[in-house]
Amino acid sequence: MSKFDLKPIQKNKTSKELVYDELKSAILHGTIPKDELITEISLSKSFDVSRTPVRESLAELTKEGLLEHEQRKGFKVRHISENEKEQIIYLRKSMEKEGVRKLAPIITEEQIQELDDILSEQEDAAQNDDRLRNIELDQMFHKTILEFAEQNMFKKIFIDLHNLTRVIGHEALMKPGRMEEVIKEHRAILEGLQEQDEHIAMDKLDYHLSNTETVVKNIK
Amino acid sequence: MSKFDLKPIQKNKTSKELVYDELKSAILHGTIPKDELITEISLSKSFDVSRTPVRESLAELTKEGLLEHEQRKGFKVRHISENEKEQIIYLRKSMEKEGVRKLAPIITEEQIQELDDILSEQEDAAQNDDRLRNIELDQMFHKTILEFAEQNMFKKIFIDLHNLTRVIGHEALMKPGRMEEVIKEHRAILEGLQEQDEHIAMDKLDYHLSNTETVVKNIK
DNA sequence: TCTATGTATGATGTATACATCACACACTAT
DNA sequence: ATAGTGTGTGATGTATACATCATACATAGA
Repeated sequence: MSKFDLKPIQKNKTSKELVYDELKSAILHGTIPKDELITEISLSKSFDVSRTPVRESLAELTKEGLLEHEQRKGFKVRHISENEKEQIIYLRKSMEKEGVRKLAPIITEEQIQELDDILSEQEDAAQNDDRLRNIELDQMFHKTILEFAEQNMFKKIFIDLHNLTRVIGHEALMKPGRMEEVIKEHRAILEGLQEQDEHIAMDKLDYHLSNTETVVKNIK
Repeated sequence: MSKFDLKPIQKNKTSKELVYDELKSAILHGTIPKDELITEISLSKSFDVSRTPVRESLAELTKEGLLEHEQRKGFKVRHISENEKEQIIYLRKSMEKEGVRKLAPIITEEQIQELDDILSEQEDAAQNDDRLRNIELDQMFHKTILEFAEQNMFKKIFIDLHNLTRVIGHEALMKPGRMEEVIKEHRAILEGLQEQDEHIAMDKLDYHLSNTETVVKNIK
């Protein structure tokens, strides 16, 4: 079992957590067909729970921007416009550059090691052509930087933004060859941090996210 | 009745909307004592509704960051740390500067007029020493710019961030004299927009938010 | 006295019944 | 045939009963 499990093993999940986790996972993995209508009742039947926990999960995912609701119709996976994609990348650049700027001068050996470990795992995933895992580890890498930089408000917003782009689907986000590029770009950022040079780190981050933007925007 | 009503008159509010609106308003107006414990049951008694709509309102406000929850204890108005205050202002600067940068070259006469109207109302409010209304109009001014700039994702995040700072209380945010300053600073931003000079608009915005930051951070 | 355990209490989690309401579809009167 | 009306259906809104679970406090045994 990997050191970096995104979902901590959670025994005795509540029904709501179960529905929330499964549904979110389905959305992020692109399992749910675009335009498919979801209702409280349909889900409560699928999961064999009452409407209450389903209702709460739907509300939460809607608030996160992963679902959209149409009165008396139901819920759908949210569509992300080009304009929104631009705003997402802009915000990520803004927050994450500030993150590395803060972190570079004070990063510890341990923290460098942990980031390095994530990249190693990412290489494993790339070897196995595991796009899904690669995206999860991509999120983990960026998230961890913000965590080390003690920018937890940024971190929270980042996760939501990253998830929003994931709606697009992992096949599209991690096309052949992109996985390896991402890892290289991550390594470059990490090197900047390791040398405690915030300018390099920020530049490399900017470059990485510009590439991400290109990928994201080339998906209709 | 003013042209700029933040809450559109909403007849036939659902119970949830009623609880949500009232509770949110109480939080933003600083009516709820710090450290006061709120529970589903206590609120459902206060509002004479069942726990269900109360529960949903609490969940939503927690997700927005206005409340925090302690297992088996209850909900409290969220405390905002210094670090978080910095992140809030940083993000606002980042988003709003990008907003005026986008808007300046394409702003219309009508839009300038609408922003001007907001500032007039703000002057009225200042005359009447109405701090509460002033803060609402402050939010309205910034929000409208992002709306005109068609940066709706920024707008959504901005509103949450602005609300977060409001938890601090309107007396503190709009100390004597600050209301007039805010209006002047807003006018300066508007002038930059009017001249379609994005650099001036961005500078004035930066200045305004730096002052805001000083105010916010001088509150313990 | 100290520790362990029982138990009451308060809080949240969940199921379920019923209310409401928008919409689609059928039917009727013109 | 068409406009207007009735009605079923599906979806959400709300109340409420019951389950679960953490905690504090009391109490009994060592």
